[in-house]
Amino acid sequence: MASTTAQPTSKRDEKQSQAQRAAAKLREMIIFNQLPPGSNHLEVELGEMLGMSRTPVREAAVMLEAQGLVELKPRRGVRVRPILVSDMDEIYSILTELESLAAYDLARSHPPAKKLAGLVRDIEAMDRALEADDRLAWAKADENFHRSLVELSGNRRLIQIVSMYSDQVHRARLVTLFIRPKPTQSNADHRALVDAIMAGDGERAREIHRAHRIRAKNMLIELIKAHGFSAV
Amino acid sequence: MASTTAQPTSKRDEKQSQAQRAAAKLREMIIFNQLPPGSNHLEVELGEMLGMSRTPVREAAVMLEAQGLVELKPRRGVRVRPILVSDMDEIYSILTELESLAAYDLARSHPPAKKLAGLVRDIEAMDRALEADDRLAWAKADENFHRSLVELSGNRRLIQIVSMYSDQVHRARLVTLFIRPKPTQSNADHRALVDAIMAGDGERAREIHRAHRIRAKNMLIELIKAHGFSAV
DNA sequence: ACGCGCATTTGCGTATGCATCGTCTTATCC
DNA sequence: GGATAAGACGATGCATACGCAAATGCGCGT
Repeated sequence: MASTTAQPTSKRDEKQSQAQRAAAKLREMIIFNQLPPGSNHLEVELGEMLGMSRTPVREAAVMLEAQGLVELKPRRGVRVRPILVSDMDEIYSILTELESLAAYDLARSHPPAKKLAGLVRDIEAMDRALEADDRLAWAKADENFHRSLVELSGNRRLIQIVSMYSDQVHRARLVTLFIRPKPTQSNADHRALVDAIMAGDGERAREIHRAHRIRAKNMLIELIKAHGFSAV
Repeated sequence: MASTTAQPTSKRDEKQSQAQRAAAKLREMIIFNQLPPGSNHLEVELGEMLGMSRTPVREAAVMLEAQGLVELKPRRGVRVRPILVSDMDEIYSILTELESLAAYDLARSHPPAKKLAGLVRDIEAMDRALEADDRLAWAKADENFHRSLVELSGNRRLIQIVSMYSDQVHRARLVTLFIRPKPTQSNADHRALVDAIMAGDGERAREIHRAHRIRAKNMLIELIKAHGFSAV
């Protein structure tokens, strides 16, 4: 049998445990839709796929279950959790509040313009992407913007939960990206938000972002419903 | 050696896995301060204590790590995470927003008075506890009130995160319960909140609860600082 | 006496074996 | 023919085994 360390495991695996590598790989495959929602996977199969035994796979599965990406059904394998419309409702409600909190805190901290340079760059990237009608580029910049916003708040737990829930709805965003209307309003919102933050106006930043998120949420949910997706 | 099922494991263990039992037991010991913050515990020791092998203990540890109660330090055992003042700041900021969201959603759903009966009972219990100066009873009712509020929102994920963070600060509440001023303002807040919810006024409910939480947060943090606790 | 390096110890990460429990299939009975 | 029960198969949950790597302690050298 292949000993633990004998296998170069394809590429350089840095210095993390098998379990962490498994979790990272599985997460990636789930949020990029390579393990389809609703699918079941036996621990041994996943282990073979990842070139390891059941133990680290199982540990990874437990972690991903805590993050809400999968559920462990005894004797049915690891099931990739589908996201229902009701789930999106829950998640976006929460993300709305948490990101708005980040915006508020960030504004109240009166950050130097330098700290916000990344946000501004993301907005510019979105502008360019919109002009070129490059939705993938827009999505990437938008994702960056939202992530940076939360990271700039400095609240570690906020960063963690937001990224957890962002993962959960990632697939849904992939699906809607190309059927949604051109996100022009979005950019106006983003600029207004950065303005409010620069002005140190926490309340305004919060309200702008909340409105932004609520609009996006309603749009996405209507879109999903209209296209008859019940789960993604 | 004792076979897996031979031991009645002290009491009726219903029908859950060893790992779940371990997680539940460890969680309880942590939040009630029986495993002191900062303490390290080897997996084997915990296993012996719980009457099981390392495997389910480890699985439980992974779950509790995801919930932020412990951290797995290689070769140092499972470490119970202390809560610093900065952690309380983070957590209470998040709880404030999430509970306020719950209040908002609940109000907007125009619940029948019947659904709110539990909240009212909790308030009355707090009143009685205040009169009798029974802080433990007050804390219990207060905890109930806040939990019910979130549960009534119906947002599953909201319930989950809030309870996760409530666990993390549970120890701190135990510590401050007896050194804080008598929580008289609290009850006025609670009543005003229920009023707003009954009136279906989401915005008002949110703002009342937010203000309530922010006051409580500042009080607790000042208290902790004043008493020179740096961690609990 | 103090510091550095090596050897030993020890705890974890992973693999593997086993028994249990659930599921699916098949055969029998109504 | 359909439904139900019994049995076989199979995956999990857990215990145990093993090897590596970090931490500790001791000895030696200065």
